[in-house]
Amino acid sequence: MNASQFSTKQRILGAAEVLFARYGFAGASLRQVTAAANVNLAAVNYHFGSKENLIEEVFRRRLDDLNARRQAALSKVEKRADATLEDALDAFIRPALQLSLDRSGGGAFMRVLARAYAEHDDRLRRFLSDNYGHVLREFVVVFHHMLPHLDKEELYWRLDIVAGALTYAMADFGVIKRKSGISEQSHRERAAEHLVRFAAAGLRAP
Amino acid sequence: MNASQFSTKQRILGAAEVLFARYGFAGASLRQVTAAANVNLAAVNYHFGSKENLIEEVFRRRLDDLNARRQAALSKVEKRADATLEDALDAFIRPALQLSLDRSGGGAFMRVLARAYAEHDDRLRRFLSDNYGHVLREFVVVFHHMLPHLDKEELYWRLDIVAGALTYAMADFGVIKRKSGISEQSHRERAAEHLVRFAAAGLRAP
DNA sequence: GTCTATATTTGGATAGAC
DNA sequence: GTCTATCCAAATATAGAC
Repeated sequence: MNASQFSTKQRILGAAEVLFARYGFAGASLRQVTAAANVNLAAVNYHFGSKENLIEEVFRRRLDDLNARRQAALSKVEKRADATLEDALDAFIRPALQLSLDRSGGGAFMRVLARAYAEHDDRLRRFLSDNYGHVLREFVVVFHHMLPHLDKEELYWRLDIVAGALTYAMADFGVIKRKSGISEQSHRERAAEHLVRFAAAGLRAP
Repeated sequence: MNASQFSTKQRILGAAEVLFARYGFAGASLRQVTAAANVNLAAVNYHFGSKENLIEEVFRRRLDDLNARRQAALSKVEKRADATLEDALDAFIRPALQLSLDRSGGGAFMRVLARAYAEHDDRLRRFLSDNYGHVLREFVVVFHHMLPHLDKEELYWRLDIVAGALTYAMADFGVIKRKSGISEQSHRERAAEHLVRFAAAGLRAP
């Protein structure tokens, strides 16, 4: 039986994403996941082999896309001679925003990503570094050109702060209570706008 | 039998803090905790009643102190007419830094705190808001005086970003690889210095 | 307060029929 | 590919002796 237009594999990935966001990797059981996906318990091991592999696939599905979008946005910035610092920040932040606004689970994924940072698990970190590392280094080169007053170590520190604030904002950690009249979408859009302004000022500081 | 100078209760709290930081609330079992604390498995339920209560006590032990230090630091800032924005930020950030440098588990606690943000659990959030809320509002008043060009909503957004970056930095989420020659202590101290500079610039932005 | 022993539940994983 | 049934390990919690 099949209660949706999506394949068993996709339904498992979607349900896992939501439940990992809500309860964490250890806190969400495969029984919860398969029940939410409306598939049989044994399907996880059949399609993914283990819970660990399922977790990695949840990341891969989104990160491939996020990386591609960031890289494309950065390429445009690199080709424009008059690009501003805000443009470069936007190339980094907007793809994450778009992903978080994806109707089918993007918001949940940003919370999963934040959990991955909290897990100091080496295997996960290596996996993320393999996926993120390359693109991040390209961003560093561009920021380095735009901020010649910062040496490399100083620049790394500040970009790390930006990444932290971005993760925090997109994962909705904050205490800012979303007003009842405002949708989650526009709430995140505002967060991104504030973040670009704030980060630009922080990066330009002497 | 007692392998340490601390009481059973204190040993459980210390071990729980370290293991919750490393494996999360769901990921660390009471068996791991009691083994690390060198106490009997049944001791947790005897002293705390349940795992949930143990988690809250782990927070309470540190947050009472953190709040008191922040409040004291802020009072000093309020009494000085020439206090700068950096001073106010320092009153917020330095107590967290000091806590994270506490030899007996402070670093682990900052990671536990970061995990609490990742858990969107309502009970935990209410608990943290009860402990943090009051002091945070006092900080908002002071920042509001120092940054009259920001309206209240704008100020809230920016302080939320600062809190996010602080949590992220103190919990060691970042990709910045601590150089082998540098101790965890001076690594965190640098993180705090960078953060104060960055946040001051971000808050002053138009 | 601390221990052993155990009740009870829940978890990940698999075997084997269909 | 999907199902039922089940194995086995690990979890929280408690009962009752000391």
